[in-house]
Amino acid sequence: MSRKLPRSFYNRPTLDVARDLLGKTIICDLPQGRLGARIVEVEAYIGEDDPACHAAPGPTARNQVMYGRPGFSYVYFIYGMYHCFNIVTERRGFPAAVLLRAAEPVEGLEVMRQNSPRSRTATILSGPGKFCRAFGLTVEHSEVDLTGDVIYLCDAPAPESDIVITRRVGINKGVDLPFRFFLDGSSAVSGLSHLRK
DNA sequence: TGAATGATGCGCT
DNA sequence: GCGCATCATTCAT
Repeated sequence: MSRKLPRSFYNRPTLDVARDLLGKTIICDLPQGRLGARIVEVEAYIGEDDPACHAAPGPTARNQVMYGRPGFSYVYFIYGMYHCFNIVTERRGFPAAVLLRAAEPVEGLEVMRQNSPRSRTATILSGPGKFCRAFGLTVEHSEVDLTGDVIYLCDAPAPESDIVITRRVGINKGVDLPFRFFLDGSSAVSGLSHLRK
């Protein structure tokens, strides 16, 4: 097994963390089973000055995790039926996080299929809501220490030449910021076709 | 291949 | 009450 990412990995500028998360493996040891996936698409949300960031209104009950220590999960409920999984970055007191948007199944595909019976394998993790659904992640998995043993990330290489940067998907504010990163060539990448490359 | 739409609950003004 | 870091389905080209 490769090395678990330490706190110092997350305690860096969010754009650096986002880019470096590509190719890494996320592992969830849940009651349902052990699930693993290779991250292929992420988005950065950085500070109160980023209009699309949940911290834009300042500290609230909902976004307080983002103000906490780096290397913790931030999971929220959206559109009445989906969840989104984020990784908190940067020093305590500065609210920022990276949204996991898409991944490729590595381990526990049977469980993922049970959770997402209508999805095809190639695209079962291709979207932030689909990733959480297939992994069974909910707000109960928010504020989990990602340097622990339940949800954590492992080091893995990603070809630098495959990294593509675009605008973020599915937002109406801060649309011009180039804060989305994905691995070219992965069929799991989500998003509209004109932002695929 | 792409645009439009409904589902559905919660946080915040 | 409005809008939302979504997705699957429907309908049009």
